[in-house]
Amino acid sequence: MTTVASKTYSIKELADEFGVTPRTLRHYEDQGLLLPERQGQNRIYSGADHARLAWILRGKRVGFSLQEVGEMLDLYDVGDGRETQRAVTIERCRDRIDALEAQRDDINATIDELQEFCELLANLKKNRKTGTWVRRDTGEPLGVYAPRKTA
Amino acid sequence: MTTVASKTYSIKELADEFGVTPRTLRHYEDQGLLLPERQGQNRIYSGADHARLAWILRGKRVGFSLQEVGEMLDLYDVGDGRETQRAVTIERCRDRIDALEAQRDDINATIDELQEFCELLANLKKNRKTGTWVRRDTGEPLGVYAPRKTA
DNA sequence: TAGGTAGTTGACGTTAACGTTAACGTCAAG
DNA sequence: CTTGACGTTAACGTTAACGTCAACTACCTA
Repeated sequence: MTTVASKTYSIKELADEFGVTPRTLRHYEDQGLLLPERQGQNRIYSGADHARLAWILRGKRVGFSLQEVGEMLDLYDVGDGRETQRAVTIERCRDRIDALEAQRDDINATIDELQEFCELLANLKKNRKTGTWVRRDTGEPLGVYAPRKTA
Repeated sequence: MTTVASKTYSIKELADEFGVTPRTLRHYEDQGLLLPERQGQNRIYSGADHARLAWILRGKRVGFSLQEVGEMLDLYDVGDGRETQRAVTIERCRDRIDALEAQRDDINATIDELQEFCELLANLKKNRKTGTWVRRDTGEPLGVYAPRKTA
């Protein structure tokens, strides 16, 4: 039986691959989100760390704080495996899913509104007489939100 | 022709309705996101302000900074209406949409993963012999990400 | 006339998520 | 043997998005 030396990374390798700085990885470690092994002083990241980092960054992209990401990662820690603990984990997991679905709805709504506005803009033309902008189809004037007085 | 006195709000009314503090609304004003009228010293928010605030808060929920929200709101300002300006606006609008769609993909991926894990958890049972947790269906042991050493 | 409630403008405090700088160790290349 | 790229820790700096005073005004109301 040979030991499979699975891929490992230096701090810069991992940072570069994900487009972040080493400082960021150390920060995530301070926050308890990563815990790479050490070779003397040096951090040495495993494939699991690689996966965790992907999770963390995606969590950030969808708007979670590092703390929240940590809590989500903790969900995967069923270490002790007590029944009650497992039930709680399941519940919190479902809560997270609900929150994410709500957020997705927000995103969809925003997309829709931007899209609508985008089409309206593309459809716009200038009225020869008044010099104002009107819709090419209906001739309606433009008016979505009150423009900000650019004081 | 009668003037339609459309609905207006005091700072506290508007804040309460959206579950934020008056301070927050003043802050948004400082950042140029809102510009309510005044009755003497007092701010008086219009229906348009109400709509803008809804936009702002949804933008925040989907992870935009106030500055980004401001830029998006600016898109609706086609005041001068120059052709080039309009084209730029359309393009930036589309960029935003693309970014939002990418974010939605992230969210979906996260939801899927959580859901899968949630089901796995619900499906889990303890192995009588080893005392460890295994899947009720396949008998596979649990192992998603390396658990964090709770130092 | 003294409260109480709502508003105002500063201005300083706080938290999160890093950036930045300092001061130092390590190892391979020229 | 020194330069350069990489690593380390420790600690202070920065930005965003408000929170939290303080000090003041205005208007009811008991």
